[in-house]
Amino acid sequence: MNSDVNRSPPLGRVTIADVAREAGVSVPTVSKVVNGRYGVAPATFKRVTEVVAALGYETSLVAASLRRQRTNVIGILVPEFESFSAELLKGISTAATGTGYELLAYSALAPGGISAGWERRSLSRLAGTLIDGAIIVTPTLLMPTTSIPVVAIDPHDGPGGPSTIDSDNIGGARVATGHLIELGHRRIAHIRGRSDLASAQLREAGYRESLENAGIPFDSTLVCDGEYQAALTAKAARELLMRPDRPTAVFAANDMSALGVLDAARELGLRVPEDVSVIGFDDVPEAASSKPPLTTMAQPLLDMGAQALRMLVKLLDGEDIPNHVQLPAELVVRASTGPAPIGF
Amino acid sequence: MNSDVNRSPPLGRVTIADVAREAGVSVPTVSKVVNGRYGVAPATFKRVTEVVAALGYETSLVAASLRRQRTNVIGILVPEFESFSAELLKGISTAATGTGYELLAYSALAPGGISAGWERRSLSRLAGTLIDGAIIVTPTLLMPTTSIPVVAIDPHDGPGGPSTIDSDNIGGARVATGHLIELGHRRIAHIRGRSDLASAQLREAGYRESLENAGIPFDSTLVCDGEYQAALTAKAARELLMRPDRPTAVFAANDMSALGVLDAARELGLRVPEDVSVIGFDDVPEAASSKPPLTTMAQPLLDMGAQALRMLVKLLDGEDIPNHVQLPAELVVRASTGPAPIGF
DNA sequence: CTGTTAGCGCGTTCAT
DNA sequence: ATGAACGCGCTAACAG
Repeated sequence: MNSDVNRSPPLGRVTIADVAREAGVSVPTVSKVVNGRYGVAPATFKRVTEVVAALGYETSLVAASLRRQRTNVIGILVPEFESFSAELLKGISTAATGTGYELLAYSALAPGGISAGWERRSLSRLAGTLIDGAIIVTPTLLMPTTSIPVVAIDPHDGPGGPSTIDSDNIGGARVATGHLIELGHRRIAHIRGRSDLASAQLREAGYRESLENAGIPFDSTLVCDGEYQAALTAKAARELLMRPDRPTAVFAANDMSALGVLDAARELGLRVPEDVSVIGFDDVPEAASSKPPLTTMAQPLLDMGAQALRMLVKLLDGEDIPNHVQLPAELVVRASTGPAPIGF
Repeated sequence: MNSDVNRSPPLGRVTIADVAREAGVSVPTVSKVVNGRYGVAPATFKRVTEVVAALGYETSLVAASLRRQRTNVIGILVPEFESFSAELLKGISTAATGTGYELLAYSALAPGGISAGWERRSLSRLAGTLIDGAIIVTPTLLMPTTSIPVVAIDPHDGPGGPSTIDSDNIGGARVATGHLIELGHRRIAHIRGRSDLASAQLREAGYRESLENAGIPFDSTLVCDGEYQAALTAKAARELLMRPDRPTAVFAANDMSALGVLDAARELGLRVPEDVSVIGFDDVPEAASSKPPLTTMAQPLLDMGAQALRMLVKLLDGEDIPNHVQLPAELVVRASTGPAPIGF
């Protein structure tokens, strides 16, 4: 079935065949010109180049990647685009300019929330053909072997997987809790993060250690789950703050949950930090513009993204990279923490 | 899983052929099972499903998209991932959850900065096969016809193109300039944005109108180019602020350039807002955490992204959508603007 | 119900 | 220097 009838040029996408026909040469010749290969007469080269420009032709990533082994595209796999991954993306983008790699950020956005194994499915869908390597943000699965080079940011952890980047979660949590203790707080609650992430477990561990070091007995009723999300946290925090023996301070596992605590406090008419102190983790941009501005443990998110990209590029170049890179977390004191109220 | 005795996956990616071989069926049968089509015997279905799970197979987006007409993937084309596009991305992501569409954000990251026509090339690379529709951020080209549905955010403008979304740039600029005038400023400089974008031109127009309405003569020496970038702006602003007859206020075309002005002022030992007032545009997250926090015209970036996505989905469903949607820009007064210094 | 055939758009040997 | 033939992984149409 030769349905290759001449169609008017700009109806659909311009394919390599359109260029070939227009330039009066064969398809492979166009391919050679486009890919800068030798073996094309200067005159032909010029004519084809002109037609390419005139028609605005660009090789289809899909078709090319299917045939070729290398695409020069780096994939960034995220569960969704929110503040945390967006910051990483900025850092990645900055570090990627000039490397010759293109960036493809992908989110499968499962309807019923983030489903287990999303990273494996996403990787399978893109790897091998579309992307040369991937940066995976908050993977929850152990992926001992992957078909392409991978660097993970803030992963579930575990040995034998890809190289990982995170910040000093346990140390940061100690500092955060210590900050509250120094302010005189004794009843300090903790909103836990996503249980499938090492960062959440380490932050809880740091919280408990810090309590213990200060001789404050651990009270399990002061710990609840926020899953790193503002809405979920607000609900849990409301109950916590309505108790007669409510905590005077809350260490939220990340900024989004800290913002949730702020919401809950506002609803209940509690003043921050006069009635309750709140500290978060991440230093996402929103932390600076909340009311009051959030005291938090800053993770160098831009740096983490940039380093991840550099590591992945090295990996793609066949160089060795460290198995694990940890960046520091720093206390940023804003206005959501203050001295413990007297009488508590 | 039951049998973790995975026979080592064929080195690379697991393909449909691997599954077929392992399950003892033909490739199309696997395809049918994977895509949930009818016409497969229960026993076969079960066996294939098991092999798929054991091998961790997932259909390649690339191969499937090449053959299929619809991929259920929406592309978001950006020149680079920075604060502005990142905010839009968050809004898009939120609006996309539950729609059944996956998100693919793409940045070609041209080495020598953003090159003209990037959006056309990017679209050509992805459209037709990989993505069903696209949201293009700050396109500078007129694209009267595209092969797939497109919605543009903050475009170069021009009739006949795709549906566009922006905020009230000219009105916002009037308000911004008016804010400075009300504070008593008369020598007000303007840092222009990217000349290839309508938003930049409209903001300059609003600035000039506002000046004229207040009876302040336009002084072309008070206008310089910042290209929406902090570094470029800082350089230009330094010269501006070193002049003996320096302006007492600066309206920067966006927040990034406003931050550049802040940098320049700091370098020169000028206090903001005591010596110079600075106002930006966008209300990017960074604006709230600068020193001093930036007064700016807030664009509803999350909303703009969300609306763009909803419009694109309607377009993909064959519904009609407005040709142009404009959202309001609102003055957010922080700490970078104050009364004009006396004696100027 | 299952397997066979035929491409999708492109890049790559080989022949000319 | 150029073109014909083939294959990448997958799926739509049909044949069996």
